[in-house]
Amino acid sequence: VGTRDRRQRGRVAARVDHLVERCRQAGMNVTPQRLAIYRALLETDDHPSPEALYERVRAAMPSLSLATIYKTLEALARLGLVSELPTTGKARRYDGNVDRHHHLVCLGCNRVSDHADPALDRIPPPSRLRGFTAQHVSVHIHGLCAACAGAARPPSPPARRKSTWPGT
Amino acid sequence: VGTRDRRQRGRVAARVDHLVERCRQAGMNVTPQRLAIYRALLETDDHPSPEALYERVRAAMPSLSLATIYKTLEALARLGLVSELPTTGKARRYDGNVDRHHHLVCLGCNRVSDHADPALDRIPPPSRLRGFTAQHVSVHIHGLCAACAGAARPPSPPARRKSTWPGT
DNA sequence: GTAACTGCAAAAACTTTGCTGAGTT
DNA sequence: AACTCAGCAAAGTTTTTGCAGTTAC
Repeated sequence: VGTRDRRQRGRVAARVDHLVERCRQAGMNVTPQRLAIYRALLETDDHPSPEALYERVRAAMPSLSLATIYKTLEALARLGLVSELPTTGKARRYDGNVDRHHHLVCLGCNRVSDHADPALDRIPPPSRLRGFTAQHVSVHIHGLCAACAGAARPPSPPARRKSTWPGT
Repeated sequence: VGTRDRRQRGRVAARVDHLVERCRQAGMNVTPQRLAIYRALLETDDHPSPEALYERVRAAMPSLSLATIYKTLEALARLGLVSELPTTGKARRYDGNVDRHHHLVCLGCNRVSDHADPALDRIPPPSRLRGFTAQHVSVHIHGLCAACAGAARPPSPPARRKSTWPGT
């Protein structure tokens, strides 16, 4: 077991503890479903759709229902533990990481991946926003991922996919 | 009629001419529906969902069908004349303005408005993106719009609205 | 014990598709 | 005249809702 895994495990555990605490504060029950769903979201780097998350968590908890995924994600988002990504296309995508917040958006396949970048973190929220109160800034970088850039141009068919997504 | 309106009309006309040209190039027919839908999108500042656009255009063209809206928006997007905004929530939102590309995202009501900001335009696309080819950068500023900031905290009910949106 | 929650099934909301008659070039 | 397209209706996908039994506290 490497150092990195150990660190990852600690991070997940800490966040799960935090979830427990926030649930208690909010008068919400701590259920196995909530723990499993949150943990699954923390353990992955991609940004699963509700459907994709359902498939994953269901592997370990076969009785889980899709409706619970929806309800849970909404609850977690309300607690501020999870964020719903702005996406193009029809399915929602969730991110368990509330800190890092820049994204690489591939125009070829529509996938979104996280991008940590201290330089971008330093962009100051603009003032003079006509009444809008800025809280936090996130940068979207649009372009082509390695796979799509490699593929032929005209840019590979804009990925009108069905159902579950392969990756991020 | 003010100077500003005159300018606006000129801009719309120029873009509509451009649409005609691009349609011809692409072997696509120039239909009244396409003109009306594109014009409606250019004439508004909000980012209408297909449904909202349908309501608006239908006022002048009652025979219009919602399926045509979907097909037309997809066609316009393919021509690069219109862009689909990354949104949170379930309905798509379109923007007839392909240039300006920063957004104010209200965490209270989920509305997204355009934000022109030369300072943000100057942010250089980062290099070192592990194979990702950056084409263009857009900044999302998350916070509270004037209405939601005014309303009580805990931040006004996360706006799980039905159907058509009032504004941007 | 009580309040909150899950799973289910049905419904609602949103989007796509195939077809036919009509419009554009 | 050939080709493309709009409108329609039906189907497909994603999300929400109501409820009955179960679980967390």
